[in-house]
Amino acid sequence: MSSERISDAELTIMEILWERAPLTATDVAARLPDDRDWSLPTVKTLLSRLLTKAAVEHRADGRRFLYSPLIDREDYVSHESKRLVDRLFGGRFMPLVAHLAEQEQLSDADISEIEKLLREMKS
Amino acid sequence: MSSERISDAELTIMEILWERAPLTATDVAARLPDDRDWSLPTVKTLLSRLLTKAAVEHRADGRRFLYSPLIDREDYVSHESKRLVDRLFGGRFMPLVAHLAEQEQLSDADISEIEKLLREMKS
DNA sequence: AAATGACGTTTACAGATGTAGTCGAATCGA
DNA sequence: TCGATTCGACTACATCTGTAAACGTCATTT
Repeated sequence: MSSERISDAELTIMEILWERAPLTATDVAARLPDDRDWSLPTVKTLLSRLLTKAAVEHRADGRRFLYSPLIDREDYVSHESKRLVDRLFGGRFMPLVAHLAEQEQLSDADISEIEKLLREMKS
Repeated sequence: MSSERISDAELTIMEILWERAPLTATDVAARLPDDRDWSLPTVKTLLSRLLTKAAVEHRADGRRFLYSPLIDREDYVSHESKRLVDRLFGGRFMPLVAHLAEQEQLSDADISEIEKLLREMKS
């Protein structure tokens, strides 16, 4: 569940925790991508917002906290993908594929892979 | 271009203008979907924000303004799709398609349709 | 001509977001 | 043991977003 939206900045934090958890706030800050050079207070603010959104949990480890994701990356990705498809493609999967196809953003290899996937699904 | 993000509420307005333009603010308000029952002032605020974002333009028609989209729906959809793909799938489209295919309960007919589309593309 | 109504513009305001400073408590190093 | 460091919590503040009221100006109706 947890219908609270996760913002862009918060997602940066989630990605770090999805890759490795539990981590302290300082650890998270140390693992920020290069283009996200935030101060430690900023990271802490984001972590506490994620806490109130029930997207992460923390466990006391002596004086500091160890943070872990509470929501699954797969679930989040599904949710956001569905949101895009709902918003822009009337909730239908086909138009998205058609759109990508028209934009030629799918290589021949991609197409073959999708075909394989579909064949497997049909069984 | 126009790198300004269009918000959810603004997108509702854009969809109306993409379907039919030019329209007056009152016309736009009259065409709001049922789940978006906004007051006329709200619609006007959104329109003026879209103006400053250069997402729509207006042309004087005597007393009032006629609004038209300045950005293409196709471009917007591409941009947003790419944004999602960058954020969640490392910039690769295939994983998104694969993910959606897995989630979606595609009927055999759907699958056949997609397969046909893909076959056409591969040429 | 006065009242009424239709419009666009300006202002409002709460909540979310990006980004960070400050503060008090706990702890570690000397 | 005392100062320096480290934490989390609280506070800050500008911008964006959702939603709308207030205001001033034409225009239309009476």
